[in-house]
Amino acid sequence: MVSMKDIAARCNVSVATVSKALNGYSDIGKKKREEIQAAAKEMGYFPNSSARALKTNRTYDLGILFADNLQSGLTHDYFAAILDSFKVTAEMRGYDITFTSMNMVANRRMSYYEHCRYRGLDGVVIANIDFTTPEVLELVRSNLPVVTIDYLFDGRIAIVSDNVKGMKDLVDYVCGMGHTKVAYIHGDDNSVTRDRISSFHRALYTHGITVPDSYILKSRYRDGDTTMYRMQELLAMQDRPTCVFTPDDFSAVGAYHAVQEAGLRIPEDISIVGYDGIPISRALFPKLTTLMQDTKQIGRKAAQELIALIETPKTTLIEKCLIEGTLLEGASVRKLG
Amino acid sequence: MVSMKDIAARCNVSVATVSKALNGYSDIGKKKREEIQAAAKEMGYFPNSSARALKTNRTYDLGILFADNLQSGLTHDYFAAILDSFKVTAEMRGYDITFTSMNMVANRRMSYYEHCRYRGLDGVVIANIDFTTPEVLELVRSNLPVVTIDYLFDGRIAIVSDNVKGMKDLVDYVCGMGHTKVAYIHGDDNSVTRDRISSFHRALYTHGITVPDSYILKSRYRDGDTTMYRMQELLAMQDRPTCVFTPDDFSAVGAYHAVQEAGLRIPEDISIVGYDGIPISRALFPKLTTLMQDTKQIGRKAAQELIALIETPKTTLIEKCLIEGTLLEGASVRKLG
DNA sequence: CGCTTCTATGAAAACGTTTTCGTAATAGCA
DNA sequence: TGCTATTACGAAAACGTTTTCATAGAAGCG
Repeated sequence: MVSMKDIAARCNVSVATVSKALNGYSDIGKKKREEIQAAAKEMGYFPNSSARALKTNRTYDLGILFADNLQSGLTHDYFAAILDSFKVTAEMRGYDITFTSMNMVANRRMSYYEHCRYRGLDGVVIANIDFTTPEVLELVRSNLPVVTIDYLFDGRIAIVSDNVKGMKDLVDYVCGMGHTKVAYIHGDDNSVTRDRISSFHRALYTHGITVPDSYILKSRYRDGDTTMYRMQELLAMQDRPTCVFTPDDFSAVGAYHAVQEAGLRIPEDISIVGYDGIPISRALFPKLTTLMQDTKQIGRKAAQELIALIETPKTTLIEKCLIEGTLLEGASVRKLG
Repeated sequence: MVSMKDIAARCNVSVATVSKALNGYSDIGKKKREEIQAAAKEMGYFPNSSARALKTNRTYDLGILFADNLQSGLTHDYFAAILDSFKVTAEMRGYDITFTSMNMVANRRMSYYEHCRYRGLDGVVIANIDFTTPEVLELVRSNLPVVTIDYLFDGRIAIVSDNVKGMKDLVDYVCGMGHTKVAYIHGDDNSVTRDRISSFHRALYTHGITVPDSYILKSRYRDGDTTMYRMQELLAMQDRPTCVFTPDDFSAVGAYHAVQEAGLRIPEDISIVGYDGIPISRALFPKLTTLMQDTKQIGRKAAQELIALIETPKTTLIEKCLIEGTLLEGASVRKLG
């Protein structure tokens, strides 16, 4: 590999001069600078990020911490879309992206934090993971620039999808269609779920509706089977709801199954809404009415904030950035009355 | 950050000794080695990958080259699943994963190859991209270890899903269900598509069936709308097929739409098969009969081969690794006769 | 005991940069 | 012309490792 030393030799200058010329310092004469740049291009020179990182303590490499168990991280439509957007933005700003894992190095398992230090990552974004594990806490409490997605830590920037507003929009829509008997099969207990549940209750309350406890059922995110069972329980009730909220679009498929297997129709016999607005919601029959989270914006904002934190820490506000979604109307909610 | 120098000072030894002790060299006394290791742990020492890479020319970092336009790479279920599996395997072997893009560095756009050199990547896997662009060719012709997925280059290891066998299995199944009038709406022209089309014809031929040209239509992968239009054309034919092959599971959704909007039923009025075996195929009503590609195996094999190429180049065969899929039976193909 | 052979350790160079500081040459100015 | 200020460049140290080679001392051996 051709290094600055080679260019220096070829141009009869010092490596220092080459470095400055290539990095556009002002104290190199125009003529010499251009000569050096031409030589660099001609010789196929390319900088070495390791050497540069060693000297500057900056890698221009960002870590992404996703659940690293199969079938959870990359194949999760919502987070995959966020990651995609994050990647696009980061790359435009000149940053690369490396997965942060708990790899082996030097014969022992690294923690996430150690891994970030090892690779000299400039910052890390955390998403879709159990935020309460010691390893995640270690990372969050470290002095590394961190941005979290859909989870709040004190003193850390968080990008969160506005679940309160989203759920309110969904409820408003459903109530607007005349529904008063509304059930919610919700996902695993976490802050996102809690936001959605409270917003669900509050929004219905403003429409003068109180939901009986029996209408609130627990399933799990992206778990079609469990959601199907919960749906079957709802269908079996003597006073069954006219509209059912599901944890997310993917598990809504389970609800669809339950309805169809019971010989009923959507939305004629029962209405269903989802959450996420991922492609599968457009593929279902009838199309699912759902709330589309703005994954593009979430990913972009996460990258922007993280880079701001790295490049201009003094002027970067530590705050929670709420990203609103939009209602995606399908044909899964019947107009009543 | 605590470095080897600090440990050396603390233990009254040289950095060389520390390095050897920590890397398990045999020429350091047991007592001293343990003392140094203990000190390292106590002081919170962690190696610096940049310094190590600078010295050894090895980064233990693998590049993945995916289509970097939004909505194509990470959000593509098939490739996301492969990537997920690749990542798991690579991490178990101690490698990290970095996206290879055409970032800006030193005020100019890097090619993929330059990017790999810049980061000192040990190898790179290429998938889901236009393999004919100059930038990809530059990378493939370089001396970097490369593994491609679903595409063949001379002198390079390729992991390819067995589309010939897969399509044959699908055809055999469909013929076994008594179908003789079979159409194929296929995807964009590339080697995968060509394999599938020839295998489609050949397999039908062995069942004594020749397919009229009018039954072969061109759509695009993951394009539900175009596939829907093609399906409508097929439905409008006076002598229409009894079974239709679609480009992939995702675009099959378009075919489902066309059928339903025509007031017809699947599979009673027309049968449909997909390709991929991604989650959406299980969500459709009726469940889609499709061929599930073994993404887990493809990703794992890609990582294994790439690492073998890096670590033991002499003994690694350059070959095409065919990975078979399995037929996933749904209820979208009607039993005839 | 004198010789060789290990064993355990360290000195130093090297990897490819960046950056500070010093200095020679030139320019500006009275 | 003599002075200072500016410009243009280079020497050298440093970043944190790895690795080669040298060497002091211990051990083996007759």
